[in-house]
Amino acid sequence: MAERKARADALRNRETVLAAADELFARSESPRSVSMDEIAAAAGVGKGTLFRRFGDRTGLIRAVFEARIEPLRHAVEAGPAPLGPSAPPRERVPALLDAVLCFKLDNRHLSLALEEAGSGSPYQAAHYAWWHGILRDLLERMRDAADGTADGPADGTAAGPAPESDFTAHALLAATRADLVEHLAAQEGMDRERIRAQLAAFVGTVLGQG
Amino acid sequence: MAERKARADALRNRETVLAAADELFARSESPRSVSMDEIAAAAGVGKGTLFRRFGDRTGLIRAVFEARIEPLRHAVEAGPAPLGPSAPPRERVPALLDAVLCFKLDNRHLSLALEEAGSGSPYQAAHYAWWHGILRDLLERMRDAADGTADGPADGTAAGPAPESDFTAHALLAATRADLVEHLAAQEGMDRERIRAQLAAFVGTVLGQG
DNA sequence: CGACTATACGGACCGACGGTCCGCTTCGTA
DNA sequence: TACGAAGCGGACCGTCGGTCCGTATAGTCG
Repeated sequence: MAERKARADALRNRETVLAAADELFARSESPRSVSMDEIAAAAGVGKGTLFRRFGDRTGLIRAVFEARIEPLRHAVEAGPAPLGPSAPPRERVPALLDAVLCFKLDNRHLSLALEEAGSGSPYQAAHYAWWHGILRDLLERMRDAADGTADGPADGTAAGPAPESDFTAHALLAATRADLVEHLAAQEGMDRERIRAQLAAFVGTVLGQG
Repeated sequence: MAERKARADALRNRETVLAAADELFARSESPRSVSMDEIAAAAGVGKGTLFRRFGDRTGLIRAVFEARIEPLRHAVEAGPAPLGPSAPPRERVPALLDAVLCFKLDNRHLSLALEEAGSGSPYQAAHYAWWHGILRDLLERMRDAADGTADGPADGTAAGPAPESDFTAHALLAATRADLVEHLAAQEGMDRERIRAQLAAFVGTVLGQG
């Protein structure tokens, strides 16, 4: 089961490649314009090495992304309020969405690359399911808290996965999509704080009377 | 100025190609799997003809899309309520979003193809700006109506383009993105009416206390 | 310390795709 | 009927993601 310990040079190469790719995506106009050959050349390794370590282009992008988002992920899973699990939902949801937005603002091209990687849809990426799950649960808990025990269909305890929270979570995340963020920042020329304020206001409206 | 009249066979070919492309996109698993060669072959024309008529892949997809969406566009621009201009904003906004959603449900692969065409972002497509403009104006009118004349910054009449309505329009449209719709329908297995109901509820929440 | 093996490396190579080019055909007109 | 322009088709090209295999090296064992 335990993977045979990796060779030292392989590990070093892995890091080199991740750094080179990160750099290239950050510099590039569009993520599509960054080819695997370029990344290999920039990292000073052969193309075969890239595909051996990461499987395919999507795998490489995902790896770079994971490395970048790790701190945020940790803050959400085990950090303090308002991002961490200890925060009350009403306060945590806006904080999470703001964090997602800020991450995409700080890593525009990388986020763009990830969302258009794979078979075309960001909804297949594991990290999307993760965000969505957290958000959905929080919304669900808010809804439960809101209506004492009344309202819903006959079944008291949640047998179904509560369709409304599911969709709302998708819709809120859709408002932070990388290409939308890129459009607002680049085409409409909105600055960072303006975008954050707009998103916060929107989230407030949606949660207002959940 | 007037373009020299087009040749009859060229017109016929144009229609043949549009029909073939439409068909192929509808049948395909993913729009990426439909190549220009395939479309040319299916239409019984040479590849050169495709590029001559439509410029590039994006141009072709756009043309197919325009042909499909024309009726809806017309209904919005000159039709009766609730889609047409005569409908009051509070009623027209949900109707428009539902219409967009239904269109994407009925033309999933084509919509998908369009949104991932171009330089990667749907926000550069002309039709997006069109939808967004209509929506933003409606939201703006609702906001103006809501607060008598109070609230906002010093300037009475709208000098700036009202940032809040602009973002809200983007966010609402984001909830109808083709890949999200595809995900809900294909991965989560939601049926058409369920999706429509969810979107309607979400829109209701957002407009609820604009 | 030297030999041996699993692991990793690199870059030539491949098939597919979007897009171009140019000689040939066909339409529409005089 | 003859002629020029508009249109056509498919061979051709450059690029890209991905594969393959002969070579080099890290780590281990005697």
